[in-house]
Amino acid sequence: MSSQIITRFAPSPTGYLHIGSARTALFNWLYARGRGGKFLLRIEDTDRARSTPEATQAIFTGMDWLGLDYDGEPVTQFERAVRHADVAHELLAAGKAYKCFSSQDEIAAFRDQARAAGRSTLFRSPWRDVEAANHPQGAYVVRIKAPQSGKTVIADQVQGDVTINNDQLDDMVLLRSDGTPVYMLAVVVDDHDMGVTTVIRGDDHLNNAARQMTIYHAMGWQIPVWAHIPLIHGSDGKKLSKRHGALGVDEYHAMGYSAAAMRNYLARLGWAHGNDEFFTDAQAQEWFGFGGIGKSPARFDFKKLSKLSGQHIATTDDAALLHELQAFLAVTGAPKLSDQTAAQMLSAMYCLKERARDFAELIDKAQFILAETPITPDVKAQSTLDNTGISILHELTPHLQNVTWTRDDLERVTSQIAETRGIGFGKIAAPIRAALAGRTATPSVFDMMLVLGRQDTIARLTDISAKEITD
RNA sequence: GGCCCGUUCGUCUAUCGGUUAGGACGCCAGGUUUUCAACCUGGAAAGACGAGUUCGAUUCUCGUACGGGCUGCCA
Repeated sequence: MSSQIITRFAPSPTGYLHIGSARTALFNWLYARGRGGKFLLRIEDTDRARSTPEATQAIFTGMDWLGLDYDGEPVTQFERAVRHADVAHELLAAGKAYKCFSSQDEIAAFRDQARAAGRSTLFRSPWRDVEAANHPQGAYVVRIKAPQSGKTVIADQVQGDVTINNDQLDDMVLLRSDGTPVYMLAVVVDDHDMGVTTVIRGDDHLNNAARQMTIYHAMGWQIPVWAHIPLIHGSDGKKLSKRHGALGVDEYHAMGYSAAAMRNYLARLGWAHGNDEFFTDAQAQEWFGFGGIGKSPARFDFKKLSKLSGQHIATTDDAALLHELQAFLAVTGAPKLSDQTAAQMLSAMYCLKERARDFAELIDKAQFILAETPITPDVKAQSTLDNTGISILHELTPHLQNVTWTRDDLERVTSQIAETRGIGFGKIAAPIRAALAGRTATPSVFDMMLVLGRQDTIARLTDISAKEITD
């Protein structure tokens, strides 16, 4: 028997990978990876009506983007339905579960009455202790016999010991009247069969844990370590929904955030390690533990995500950034970079990455590489190309023919013009910027010159100054 | 309705009975500057409320308020 930690992420395919689910996945991943354990993936698709191959694919795609790698092949819960049903039948045979012939209509009517009268809506099946000889023909569900007195204590790693009076527990359904297993049974069986030692999941399952314990006890299985983490809320403190912005992780990818930053931000949302804010995966894995998990729901803050994204982009190596940039372009449907453009992007990355918070911004700052020539200045850039601006370009161009193409020499040549004219360097840079990029917000003019090279730089300057003359 | 959980600056959080209640994002002011960004310095900004325990409560207990969850033949 090994003491290896085994965690799992068990999303249901609902169309996209929810950002809150992604954080749950991250926590499980961090916990397992930081302890040399295994991290498994299980698709909870027992609800056939809501499960589609596309939705399942969206989970894989999201996990892949976030870099949350899992061990082995993903388990599909639906494929294990026979095993789940076997367990239910085993409990039935052992007298720990029973056939309930109450119809859904009967139960619904009971609940309506109970609610109206202000009583508990907990349904007590009249069939719990009826002998088989007295069973009618017809459809039935299989219900577990839950304890009706005493207390159940959930030893939760985040919430502490949570005590539930057993009179709150219902005899939950294990098998539907068509014989298919329900989720509550499937999770328990799968977690047990997969050897899951530690379950980190949303605290919407906290109450369910008490009910699931009934199954564990009935089967004589060991209960996993549970950690129920608070949900993520929208900026108004309400449950995160569409009106708060993006729900699916694919949307965050399309917005251009760095995947490393997503991991960093999501980890920090509801978990803390002292005052550490910016950290690597290795650090997160080393530091992550139950002690640092908060008990209250956290609100999603795009501003902070942005900041972290910028920091991660600035500290990621250039080649990796080019890769991530190309993946970003692919999800947004933008055309692929040509080999030449990609090479220029790579050579410019050192200056692009320290001024971009996300890949959309990075592309924007790289406009001088991507724009078609001849450059067409926008309105603001055009305003720097007055007579003075044009004359600066005229004066500079010949110098660029002979100067060695290094930053020092380019700076020297350009500064000389500023000096002789007795104006600030900014006045010189503005028209150059306009000519090279056609806009006013760009990397340093010297960075652009170095990336573009002598030929292209001079061509752009002459394009502009020539055009102005003919106007 | 019943049961369960939560509540520190606007936001994410540190604190594990004794602190001028710390950090980060954002915001404001200043600096640097070649535009944008980045960066540097400074500033405003918090213990939901009410009791109790204690020499001493943000921290422990109870109540109230507010928020969230569960209460399905959904997951």
